[in-house]
Amino acid sequence: MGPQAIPTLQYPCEHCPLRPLKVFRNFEEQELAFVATFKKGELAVEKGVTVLLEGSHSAHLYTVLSGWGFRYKLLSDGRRQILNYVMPGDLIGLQGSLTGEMQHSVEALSPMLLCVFERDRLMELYRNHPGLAYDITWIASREEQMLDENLLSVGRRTALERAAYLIAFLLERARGVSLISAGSAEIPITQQHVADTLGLSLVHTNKTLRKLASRKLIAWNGGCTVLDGEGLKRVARWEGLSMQGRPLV
Amino acid sequence: MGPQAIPTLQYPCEHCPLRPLKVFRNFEEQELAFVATFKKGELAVEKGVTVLLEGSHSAHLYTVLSGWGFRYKLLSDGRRQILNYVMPGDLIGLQGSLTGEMQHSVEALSPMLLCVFERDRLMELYRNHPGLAYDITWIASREEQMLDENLLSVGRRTALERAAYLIAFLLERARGVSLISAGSAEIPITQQHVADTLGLSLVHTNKTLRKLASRKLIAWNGGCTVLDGEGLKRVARWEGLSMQGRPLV
DNA sequence: CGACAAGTTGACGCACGTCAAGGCCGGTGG
DNA sequence: CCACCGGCCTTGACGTGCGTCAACTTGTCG
Repeated sequence: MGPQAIPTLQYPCEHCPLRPLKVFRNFEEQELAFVATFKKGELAVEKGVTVLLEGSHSAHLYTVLSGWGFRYKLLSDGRRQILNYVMPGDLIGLQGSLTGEMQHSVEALSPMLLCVFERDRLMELYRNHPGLAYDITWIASREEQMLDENLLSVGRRTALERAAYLIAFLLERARGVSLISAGSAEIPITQQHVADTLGLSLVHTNKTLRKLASRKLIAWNGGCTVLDGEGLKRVARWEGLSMQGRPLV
Repeated sequence: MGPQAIPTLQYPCEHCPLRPLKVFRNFEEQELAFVATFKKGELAVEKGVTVLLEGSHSAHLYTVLSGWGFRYKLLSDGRRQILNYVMPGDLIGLQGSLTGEMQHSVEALSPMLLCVFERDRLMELYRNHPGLAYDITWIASREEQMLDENLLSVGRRTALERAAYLIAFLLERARGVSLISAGSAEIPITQQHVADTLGLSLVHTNKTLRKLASRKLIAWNGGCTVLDGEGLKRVARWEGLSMQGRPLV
């Protein structure tokens, strides 16, 4: 706690709060050791902060340690599309790994804590730790699967199905990483976020969410509270989401 | 050409027809040698054939050598969403590399020639050829970028913008891999494909495409002929697509 | 010749967008 | 203390983009 040049990490990899979670696979000793050296620091951001900006160059990669965020793109006239949400264990900034130029932005939905890695050393990781390299590919293709599913939703589901699907999806993911306890099931988003995720207008989103609320599936009180996750899945024509044994970098 | 048990490959990696194209990066000798052993065979399929089926398990990975195809998902009631198109140089079947269970289907739009790889040996590639491993990750994140862009389109662009964007996008990609010569610019899709890509009905898609045709941007004659690529980009509010120096596996 | 796949067009209806107004709440400053 | 404000949610009225239904065309393959 002295006036050191190098700040101490609050969460060294050896005591990573995420790793014990059972959704993540076990690490080998030496992999853990390498990741510890790969980690450059921690970044804490407030709700509303833009972590990555479309069009900018980022020298870093991040792993989410805690909190919620979302990835999005903008059209020049301001229309916004939210692409996906980021939660603990997710890797951000991987895209454009060659050019380093971001094709999307990332914003914090709640206070977030991020592990910071140097993009330059990624090749070193690939050279010396094929297991970790494989994990990174795995994480990227998991992200792709989620995008596929979102695209199916936005393209082919009705407004009610889409909304139910989104909320059930966020609940499922959040449960896996203990962002949500069994008791309370609060998702920290506004209706504007839902609208921009589903490709709907704000007004219509509101009316759709009220329908879900009137069926006692959710409640809205500055954020979304899930009352009946199974009911949501039924409305959404949920067809399963198989993702156990994720790796964590 | 005798009655051998092992069929000769028509396109051994050493004489890969794709590699000379300038969109692909150069290969090291030993990388090429490994890929040659990694390649298990070639698969030729006719137009309309389902190469991969959602829900099935596939022991193979494929690289497209020639032809067009598309990836899609279905809802239980038959609604279809096309996720993306596959062209020469694209890797298919990467998703679900752990479970091997496909989350989407792939169908040929034209006769296709595919390189077949064994999924089981993927770890070997990661262990011995970090450069190739890095390439695979790069390919996966490029796919993700395309999906982001498609999601933006379907969620936030109007029908006319979406259609123009899609066609300009396919043209751009096809040009890069010489699927389309400078002279003719024919894309082998039906209006049903366009509809299922854009999340529109067939009828409305038809009316939208006729608008593009009446502006002399495209012509439709059993497949789409692009007349004015720049005009399409203007209508689509095209914002660039930066993808040079792709790797090829 | 019929059968079928793909494209075209018009009539009509609904899901969703847009506009507009107002309510609730916490924060800030007089 | 109240006044004011901005973020967020809510609701109604109205318009439109897109879906649905249905009929017809054209080309291709037997």
